[in-house]
Amino acid sequence: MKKVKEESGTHDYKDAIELMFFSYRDFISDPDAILQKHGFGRAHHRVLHFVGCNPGLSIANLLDILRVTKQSLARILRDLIDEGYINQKIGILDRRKRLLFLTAKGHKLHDSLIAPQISRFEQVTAEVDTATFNSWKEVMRLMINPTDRENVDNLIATSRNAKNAALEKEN
Amino acid sequence: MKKVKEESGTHDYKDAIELMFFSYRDFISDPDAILQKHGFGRAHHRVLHFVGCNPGLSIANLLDILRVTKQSLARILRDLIDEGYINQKIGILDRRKRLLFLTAKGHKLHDSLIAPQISRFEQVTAEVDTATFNSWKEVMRLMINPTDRENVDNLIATSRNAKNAALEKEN
DNA sequence: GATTATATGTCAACAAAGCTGACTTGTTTT
DNA sequence: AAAACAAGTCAGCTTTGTTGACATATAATC
Repeated sequence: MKKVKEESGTHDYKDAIELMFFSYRDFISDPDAILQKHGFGRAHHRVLHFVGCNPGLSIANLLDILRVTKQSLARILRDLIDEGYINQKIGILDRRKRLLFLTAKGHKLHDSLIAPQISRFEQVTAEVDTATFNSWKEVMRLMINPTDRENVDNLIATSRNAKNAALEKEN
Repeated sequence: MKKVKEESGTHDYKDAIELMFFSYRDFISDPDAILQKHGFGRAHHRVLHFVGCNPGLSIANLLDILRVTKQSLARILRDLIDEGYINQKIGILDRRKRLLFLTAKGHKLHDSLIAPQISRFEQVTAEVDTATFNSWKEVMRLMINPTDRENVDNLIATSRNAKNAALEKEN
């Protein structure tokens, strides 16, 4: 008979790897269904999300977050601007920059996209206590590349405070 | 002055949503770099992973896990079979089924792909205690669609026990 | 003030990986 | 014998990523 339980210390973490896959797969699946009705894809979702949570983001900011090429972003951004979901404003401190903002229409779509994700988290937090959920956040944060953690911390902090107060700081 | 801290109970979970994005982005980035050298992509990775951890998986099993179309899977599978990373065996209990196994070459590649992901988890668990990491797993599991949780539980259980003992159960 | 660097936009061509729809071949179930 | 099922395949299309080259406006620097 083989032992079913793993001897402590010898982890292969395959279960953790699979949890990453499945939870991400389902996490992304609800918004996908909504996007399809609008003729958009996941790439549009990501742009809507980060611009929505961080109004005034520049193109360079967005490229650093998404880790895609300028050309790839440009195509998606064109769709969103042409169809009136996103506005560009010329930077005040630096007129080369194009700061991105959601229009009212954009906010409406963004809200509908995050709704299922929020309710997924509500269902989770209904079943676990705050400490457990905070542990989850702590581990998720540690899974980000050390060099990027501070950036993400900052992004999350400003995104929390930003709300509608468009940040014109132009970092 | 605005309060920085959120009043308890009123979560918008935007931070959690962003943690999902960033941790997944980085989690997948190391294998991506390795795959590129072999001329493979993320889709090949997923197949290698699930066949590697669950030898004897049928095509239908894999389609249910990956949630892609048969035609999409077929292209990737063809690459992997043609280049000698995966073997197909005809089912014993049901000769219609094609059971999938990694070859030695396939195992070698799979090992190299999970290595950076395992070391990412090792770095995480070096910084948090076991309870915290278990909380993370608990939440990750709750983020999976309720209807799929049992399937995932089973998959993870068999994948843990499977190792090299190819499961010929053909569910 | 001229030069260099930066931020963005854009053209073209291509690749990966998803999709739909239609049809075939074995094999099992009824 | 007929129906259902597992898998394979052909053709064509879409989304979203890539490279490389080049243009324009603005800012920073010598």
